[in-house]
Amino acid sequence: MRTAEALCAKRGARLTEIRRRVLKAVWASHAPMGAYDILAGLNAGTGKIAPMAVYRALDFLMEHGLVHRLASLNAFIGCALATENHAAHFLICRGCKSATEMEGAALTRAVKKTLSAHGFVPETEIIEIQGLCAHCHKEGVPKT
Amino acid sequence: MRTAEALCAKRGARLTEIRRRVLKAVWASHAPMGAYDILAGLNAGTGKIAPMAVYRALDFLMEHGLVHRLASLNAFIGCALATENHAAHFLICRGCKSATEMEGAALTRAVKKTLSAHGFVPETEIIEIQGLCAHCHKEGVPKT
DNA sequence: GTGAACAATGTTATAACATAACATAAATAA
DNA sequence: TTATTTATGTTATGTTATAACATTGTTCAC
Repeated sequence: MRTAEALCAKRGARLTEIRRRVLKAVWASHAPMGAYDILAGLNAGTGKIAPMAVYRALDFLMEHGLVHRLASLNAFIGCALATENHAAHFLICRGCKSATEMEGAALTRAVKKTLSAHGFVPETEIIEIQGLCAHCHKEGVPKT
Repeated sequence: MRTAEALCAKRGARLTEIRRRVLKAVWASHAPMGAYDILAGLNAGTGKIAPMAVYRALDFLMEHGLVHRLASLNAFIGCALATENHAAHFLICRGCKSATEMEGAALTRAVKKTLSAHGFVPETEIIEIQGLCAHCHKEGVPKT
């Protein structure tokens, strides 16, 4: 959270109340959260925030690399490596619902190579592997 | 299309009228199509097909590797390499809306390596790179 | 062939995810 | 301080996807 504040301060970006609350909600969950889950959380007490507000906050947080969107789940997760903007690669476990952000140095390199072979200029890189994490696999989580 | 028929025959899967029509629609478009776009196409003449029917057909076609889903676009595209099941990696051009399926031998290897380093057992592999294809980049398609 | 079992489709309704458009308020800069 | 930009409020609607249950069609054993 300090990191987020520092990062926003450095960039002259405003980490407002609602953005802070959304970020907090996302960080607090180890599992990816849907936008409406986040909304429900914020509205749990004396609620009256609209979906738009959450989506706007998420847009802001994604712009600043504090949150990632998992396209395959329509869900959001706090960035584990909130430094400068980076490609995010995820391992998504069907068993425990966790999504682990992986450092993909080798992977990133392989992607770059493939892209340049095609002359393709990348802007957004989505890599999401779904399956079972080591733990759930060992536990014998069933096929479906 | 022959390929699709042959493949289904071989597996004892039924390539019914509606499935055939959906597959045809998807193949006919070089760009990814939304489910409701497909639906609109089918219903263009004397239409009365419901969304469910399209989604069910798409599920079938995906199961058999004839169609892929692009998670980042909520859209579907015909498989360019309709052989056995394979991981699909896409280059999605923002300029011409094309989605190119790439042979990712090297990439696949890199992914596998990373996964085994994590002890992660993969089931679905989503790799979608968005950006500009060589042609659109040369044309100078603007940033947004 | 007939009937049981399974596979596919029809139908209706609704859930889940996301944005458009315009009004208001708060912060910043000139 | 008033002009400008940035953020939020508000209402409505658009888009994508699935649940649940009824009906029809196909296959296979007998």
